[in-house]
Amino acid sequence: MKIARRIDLMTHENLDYIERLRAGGYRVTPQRLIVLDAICEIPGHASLSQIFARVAHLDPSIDRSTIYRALDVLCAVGLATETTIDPQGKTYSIAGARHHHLSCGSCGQILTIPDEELADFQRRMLQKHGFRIQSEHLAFKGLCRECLDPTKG
Amino acid sequence: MKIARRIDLMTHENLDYIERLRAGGYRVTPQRLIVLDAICEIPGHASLSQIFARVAHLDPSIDRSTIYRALDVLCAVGLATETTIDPQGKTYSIAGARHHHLSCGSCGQILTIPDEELADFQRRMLQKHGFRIQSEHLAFKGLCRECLDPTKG
DNA sequence: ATTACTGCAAAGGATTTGCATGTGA
DNA sequence: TCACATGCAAATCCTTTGCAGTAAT
Repeated sequence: MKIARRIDLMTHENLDYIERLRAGGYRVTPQRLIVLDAICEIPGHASLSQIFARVAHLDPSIDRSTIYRALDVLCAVGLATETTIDPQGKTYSIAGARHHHLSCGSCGQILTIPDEELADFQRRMLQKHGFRIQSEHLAFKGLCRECLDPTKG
Repeated sequence: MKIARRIDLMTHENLDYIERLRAGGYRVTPQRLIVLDAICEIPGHASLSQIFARVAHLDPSIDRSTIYRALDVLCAVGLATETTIDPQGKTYSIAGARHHHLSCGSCGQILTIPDEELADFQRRMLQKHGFRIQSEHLAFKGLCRECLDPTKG
């Protein structure tokens, strides 16, 4: 591994990503680091197209299939999270920033709520069903304040 | 419409499905009723493959594209619900039976919980954010009791 | 009689896979 | 070295679309 790309400037909060990969029995390759870098820099949930675009910026020779495989590996070692909420395809994001979304079906607005607001519910599921919720990003659909209020558009 | 298929024996709880379709400006076709019948009989969330199999049982000439279009119409008039939680594709179910799932990422077991268990959370979101959650079927991923317990496989 | 709906076939987009080559450990 | 990872191309799977014939109203 002898690249001198922008990857060298990366400053991830989780600096143990190399150890994580090795611990999982995976090799540390520039492609995997570049993909990790990409989802770090894309705010929120990243589609494959977005990731591909950003990856291509650093190294245009990286293939889509490599990105898919890299994402599988990153998810396997817990560095990334895969989400299936968008009908257009899977989305990916950095693990660790647990948060959730309230998505308005009328105006499309998306509110972000911290994981703490789900804490009571998660505690209850653990007590009542012995189930530990691990979802990193949940999306709740519904109507926002403005769309619920009949006095507004 | 002159079929004498099993559709005639249908006993949906929502007997107003014909009115619903007409009210939406849609025509009442045997294909649409057969698709509605199919998702009524499939417990939980139905994949297109499942729906297709059941529909073919009643009328093998119905095309997949017709099923997709019928599902769009049924969702549009509020008789069915589309869900995007399965990476394999969209799933569909009869509207009205609000419930949610706890899906174990280790053993694959799926627990079903009634909507009431989310009531507190939904109430809080309404109070705090003015947001009314309408999701019909939520899926929470995590670990079930057996997989959390180290004394078992 | 209109006009929407269906079946068929083909296209489109996302994701996966086989394989020869390249490379991290 | 040598097993694992990559790039390329082709294949798969899910879903959508165009169109001419068919059926609901």
